[in-house]
Order: sequence, then C-alpha cells, then structure tokens
Amino acid sequence: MSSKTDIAKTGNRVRIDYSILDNAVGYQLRLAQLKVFADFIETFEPMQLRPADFSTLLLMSRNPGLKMRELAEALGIQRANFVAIADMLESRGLAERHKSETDRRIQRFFLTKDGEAFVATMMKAWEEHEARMVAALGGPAERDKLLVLLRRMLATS
Amino acid sequence: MSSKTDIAKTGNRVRIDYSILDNAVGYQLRLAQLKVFADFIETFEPMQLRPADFSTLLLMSRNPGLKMRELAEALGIQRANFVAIADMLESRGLAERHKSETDRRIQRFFLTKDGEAFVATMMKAWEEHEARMVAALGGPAERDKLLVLLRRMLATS
DNA sequence: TATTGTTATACTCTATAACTATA
DNA sequence: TATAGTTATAGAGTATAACAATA
Repeated sequence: MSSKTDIAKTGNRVRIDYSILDNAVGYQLRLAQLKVFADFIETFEPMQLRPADFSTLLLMSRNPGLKMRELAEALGIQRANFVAIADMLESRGLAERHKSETDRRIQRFFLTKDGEAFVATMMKAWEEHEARMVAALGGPAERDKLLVLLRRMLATS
Repeated sequence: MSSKTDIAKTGNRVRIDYSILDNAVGYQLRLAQLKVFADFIETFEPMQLRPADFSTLLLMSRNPGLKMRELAEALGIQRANFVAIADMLESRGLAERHKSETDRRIQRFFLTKDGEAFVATMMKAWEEHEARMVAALGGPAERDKLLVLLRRMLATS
C-alpha cells in the first residue's frame, strides 16, 4: 500500500509536475493544515474529542457562563450545529446548561467538576501535540515567525 | 447581520478569552487556510470551478496523458470520487478520456483545445488570487519566508 | 416583532465496499 | 488473482428554514 511498493510493482511511475502548486500559498497552507489536523485527530481519538469539541471545552473553561449563541459564534459554528456538541458534552457529564432566571430563553454553559479535570488532561495532550508541531517547524523561533506571518495575513482586510 | 450591528444592538457583548487558540499553530493555520479558500472560491465561482476541479485541470495541463488512477493519486482524491470530476470536465468539453490500445482497462486524460484555452484564462484568475494572498502576507519576501516554514513542516517525518 | 434554542433537512466532501471488464 | 474504472452508499462537516418559547 506504500508508494515505495507501488513504484517497485508498477515500474512505470511518472514524474508528475507539481511546480505551480508547490509554490502556491494556498496549496501549501492546506497541506500543512491537513498535517496538523491529522496529528490532532490522532492525539484526541482516545479521548473521543473532535476539533470542535476540543475548542468548545477550551472556550468554556476560559469563559464560564457564556450563552449558547455566544459560544457558537465564537467557534464559528452555526447555533443549530452546536446543539449536538452541547448534548454530547452534557451527556458525558463534562458541561452543564444553566437556564437564566432573568431571561428564560437563555442558557449559560459551565464546565462541571469532571469537566474541569477533563480539560486539564486534555490540555496536557494538547501541549504534546503542539510541541510536535513546533518541532516539525524547526523550533520556537520558527513557530513565532510563522505566527507573525499568519496573523498579518488574517488581520489584512 | 454584521458583528458591528450585533454589538450596537445587544450592548452586552462579552470579551472572550481566545489566548491559547491565538498562539496555537494549528488554529492559526486553519484560519489562514479558510481565508485563502474563501478568496479562492469567490475567484472561481464565475468559472464554476471548485478547488479540486482547478487542481485537476492544472495537473492535466502540465502532465498530459496521465491515467485516471495517477491523477486521483496525485490529487489525493479517491478514484471513486474522481469519476464525477472527470465526467463534468468531459461534459463541458474541457478534457477527454483516451482509452489505451495496449491495456483496455486504462484511460489517459488530455485537455481539449477548449480546455487549453480555459486553463489559460483560469491561470490568469489564479495569478490575481495569488497576488492578493501575497499582498495580505506583506509581500513576496514574506511569501517566501512562509513557504520555507511550511515546506520544512511538511518535510518532517 | 425579534431572539434563543431547537429540529429537520440538504448539500458538499470524503471514505469504503463491491461490481465489470480487462489483464 | 490483481488492477482500472465505476457505482452505490454512508459518514462527517456545514448551511438554511422554520418552529416553540420567551422577550
């Protein structure tokens, strides 16, 4: 199944010209992001966490009491699609919906005690993941250079 | 619908703590990639091209006569999912399947005359898109720095 | 009337299994 | 047996419309 095997087997492998895509910002960004995603998904598979679940728990931990709408907006997720994430976190006992007394349409989210402990474990795994990505980049100096470039790009109009 | 309007309307906007995500390589890479994708999709919407269609035409143009399997592999697409793209390009008169005479299982792909002209137009639009991305980064020097970092990251194990 | 949370639904992208025709 | 192209299908992720409860 490896490409090495394929080359040995077929023997008629063609050198493919990728030159333009090789120098395209968007294409290389996409490949790099896919690589990080793959490591992320592998890292959190044992904890049964997808990227959106991770970000949700992290935001809840740093910003207790946000409304559902605020959380969804902050995460760039549609309110409708956030419902399943909230249900899952609640059913696992990691987060709770608290109905507002003053405006009964509103629900504010809080981590449970178990949720806090879970986030602590989760962040340990995340730090290892991040360390692998920084190492792949070449080190903290390169990480900083990359973040400067990406932030400038994101800040522009 | 803009966030400005929302702030004015609700008045109770909360400052959300994003500090960890702000410094996470994967998160910033994802945001940057989404920004490039959004510009890409907008750029090629009038030509009715999705990212995979663009890459397919580009590879066909630079590597005439590739087998379907080689194209799919080079693009990182499942063979099964490549069929619809090939059908679409053929129905639009941009590409053609040529059945091999020596091995009748194999089809090699070639752009038509119309396809060649279309790719020329497509690449003009792409160069404008790329120029916008490079400008957002700060210029060609920053683009080069970014590509060096991304390539190192992709080369690592 | 407008907003919050919710349900239902649809569309894209991606992945897998299985078929056919060839080798 | 194995491979190339194909079909069918299922699972994510994401987007929109519409509803009930509430303001």
